[in-house]
Order: sequence, then C-alpha cells, then structure tokens
Amino acid sequence: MSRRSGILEFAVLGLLRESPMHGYELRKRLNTSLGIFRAFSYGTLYPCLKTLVASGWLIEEPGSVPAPPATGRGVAPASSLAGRRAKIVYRLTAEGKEHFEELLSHTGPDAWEDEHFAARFAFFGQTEREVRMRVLEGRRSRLEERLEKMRASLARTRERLDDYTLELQRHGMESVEREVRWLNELIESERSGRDQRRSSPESSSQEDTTGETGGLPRHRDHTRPDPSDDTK
Amino acid sequence: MSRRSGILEFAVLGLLRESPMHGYELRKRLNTSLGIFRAFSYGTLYPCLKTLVASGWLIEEPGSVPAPPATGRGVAPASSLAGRRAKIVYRLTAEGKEHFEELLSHTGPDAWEDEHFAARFAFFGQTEREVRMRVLEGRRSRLEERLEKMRASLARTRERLDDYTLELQRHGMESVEREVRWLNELIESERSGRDQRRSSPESSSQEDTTGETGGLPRHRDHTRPDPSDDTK
DNA sequence: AATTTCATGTAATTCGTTACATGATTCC
DNA sequence: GGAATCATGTAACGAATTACATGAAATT
Repeated sequence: MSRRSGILEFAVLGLLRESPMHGYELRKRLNTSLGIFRAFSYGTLYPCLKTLVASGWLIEEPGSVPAPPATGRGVAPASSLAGRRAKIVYRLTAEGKEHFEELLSHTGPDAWEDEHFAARFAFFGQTEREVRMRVLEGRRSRLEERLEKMRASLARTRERLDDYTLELQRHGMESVEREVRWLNELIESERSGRDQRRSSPESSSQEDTTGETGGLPRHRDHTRPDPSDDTK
Repeated sequence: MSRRSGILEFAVLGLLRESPMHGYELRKRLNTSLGIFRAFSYGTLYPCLKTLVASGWLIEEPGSVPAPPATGRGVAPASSLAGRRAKIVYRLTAEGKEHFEELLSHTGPDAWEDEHFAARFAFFGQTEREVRMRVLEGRRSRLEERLEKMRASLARTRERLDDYTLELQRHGMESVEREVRWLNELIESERSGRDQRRSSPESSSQEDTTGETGGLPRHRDHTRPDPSDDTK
C-alpha cells in the first residue's frame, strides 16, 4: 500500500480537481492558496505525482496549458498552441475523482491533527456539511483534550518553573483556547444555516437546511492508538 | 559532523543543566515542562543521548536518582529512595555545560523558526539579555516577513477563493499577528527594566517585586485552580 | 500472581529536505 | 546574448516515528 503522505496526496488531488495543472504551478498553489500549508519541495512533489499517476488517479498530458492566466500581458505569442512542450499537465481521472471523494468523506482520527486538519478545512468547499461538522467537532475535542493536559501539567509544575517557561506555556494555552473559540464560531455558523460569516459573498450550497439539521454532535472514535503517549 | 537534531540536543542539554535525569523522566519534561514542545519518542531520545555521551557532553551514571521529584501522588512511600537501579542517570559534563552555553549565545537564522524559537525561549532564564533581545527581534521580523507574504498572496487571489479557504487564511494571519503583538510586549518588557538575571542557576535572588517595570508582561492567570475548578 | 508503570533500547520505515543536474522560456 | 524565472527531475541524506523487544519495580 505504501501509504503515501496523506496530506500532500490529498491536497494535490483536491487542487487538481478544481483544474488541471503542472507541477510547478501546483506547488505554488500548495504554498500560497491554501492557508496554513508549509512549503513542499519539488523533491517531494514530483515523486508524489508519479505515484499518483501510477495509482491511476492522475494522467499526464503533455503541454498546452488550457488558459494562460489572465495577467494582462499584451504579448501572448501565437506559437503557444503547438510550441508548448516539456510541461506536464496533470489531470484527475475518474478514479482519482472518486478516490478524492472518498478521502473527503472519510473522517479518521488523523483528521484532527494540526496539518491534516488545515488540509481538510481548505477543501471544505467540496465537503458535505455533515462531514464538515464531524471534522470541526473532532478537531475541537482534540484541542480540548490537549488543553486539559496542558492545564494539568501546569498545575503540577507551576512552582518549579521560571517566568519564561511559564509565559511560554501560558501563551501556548492561550493560542489553543483561541482556536477553540474559532471552532465554536464555525460550528455555530454551520449549525445555523451557514452563510453569515464576516465578508462572505457567496454560498455554493445545495442543501435545503430544514430546521432540524443541527449537526448532531457525534462524539465517538476516541480510539487513537498512541503507543507512547504520556502526559496523562 | 553528523548534525544531530539541534532542537532535541539543545533541549536535552538545557534540561540536564538544571539537574541530572534519566531518559524516561527527561522525555516527560520535554513534553510537558517546556511549553510548545512536541512529544519526542524514545526512539529519538535514546539514540540522541548516546551521541551526546559520545561527544563528551554527558556522562552516564548508574542508579539512585538524587531527588525523587515531588509528584504530588499522595502515597510516596519512603522505600523508593535507596532501591533504585538499572536506571541510567545522565549528567552534564563541564564540556557539555560549555557547549550549551555556546549554543545559548549563538543566534543563527535557524533560531527564529517555530520550534527552534520555542526551544530557545524555554531557556531564556539561562540566556543573557542581549541574546534574548536578538532572538525575540529576529523572531518578530521573521513573522512580519511571513505576514507580508500572506497579505500579498491574499491580495492576489482573493476573488478566486471560496469562503472556507479565505477564512482559513484569515485565521492564519490573525494568529501570526497575535504572536507579533505578544513579541512586542515581551520586547517592550525586556527593554524597560528587568535586571538582567545572568545565568547562575544558584543564588538567583528573586525578589521580583512584581512592579510595573521588570518582569514579564502580566497576563490574567486563568490557570490557577480557582476554588470551584476541579479540572479532573 | 498478575498487571501496570517505569525504563531502556533497536530495526525498519515514513516523510520530507537539500543539493545537484538539466533544460526551456521570457524579459531586458 | 544574458539573466531571471519557469519547469522537471534524482540521489543522498536527515529527522523522527512506529513497531518491536526486553526487563525491573511498584501496585493491586
């Protein structure tokens, strides 16, 4: 099975779902478009693309980018149609689309971890509401768990720590608390029919949102196999 | 050369400087005591300890922990004191101390990266003020740089992004901005007052009058048990 | 006596980077 | 024609995890 990166695979599939792209551009989108994403290097990206092709989720097509991005460069040489080559444009296959769909709906306990969560969130636009709820709530309880440990640890060691260590912990906790509040807002907003967020121009939802649909907090899947866990 | 981890090496040295410990305990301190630290596994820690011994910075001594840490387990049988063995207690050598001192004063451009910074900060109590300033300011400008990029990228792509991606970016930026403000406070507080407590782990005359000038910025302490808390 | 927690390690594997190597295209 | 940027790759390495393996001490 080979268990490719997960995050990278997911993000690549998700970006290519929107439109075909070649590797170089893909990487830029990875770094900028998605919010939190760390910069993957080419040494990571290209081999990953290869394996995705091998899996049948992508196909390589040579050359000729569909639409040279509308950077009003007046030039636009006519040679572009036949002349382009050496670029490899990757396009999602039907199987790839299906696979991505499956990844989207699958909420494993990985999905609440920091980077994984950010990746999931970045494609919430493609995600069904029910799944969004699960991910948001899973993330939240993951963070609350973390907070609990921090609090406990702090209470245990408070006196033995110097000011700086204390301040670091305090700041760390505050950050987590802040993210919890953020999640609360998001969850709240998902629950109440969505589209009342600050500066929210569009709503691409296709759901009826009958009054009942309050996400129903499914608190399960507490089975995180963490063999070397401590701080309990 | 072999370039051992950096962060882990630094943290281990720093913790052992305060008092000798064995690996198991060391790992717990790594996870809890220091604020932000991710959990290093034994598979990482023990080999690292080995190389540090090989470098002459640590020595292994068998058995008998000097002071069983006051873990508030109500039981605490007195028999535990003499019986200990099979533990390997690691102690910092003179060379190790020197090396750590050197690491402390060395501010490379690595020092402003996320985890590296947290590690540095965790040992600010042992760090000279001048260095603290460099690290804080380095970190700040690193973050401001990052903010700049985020802003630019956001301005470029704003319209083409869906609500969720936008929200993710917004939240990301807000987090960074928040950390910048935190750094500002810290820098301000370093600048105005605070006797530069030099290294000396012993005889740290901590009058700490908690006055306006001197000491860290005062934040609300929401971590105190607080009569009706009962977090467990 | 059995189980949990403490304690130490090793081998294989995963995930990702850096440095290198190459070449096409666009800008000046 | 030369520089910058676009574009694709590979080999070597690095950092750290997971799964495995072992055993001693404390608790029940």
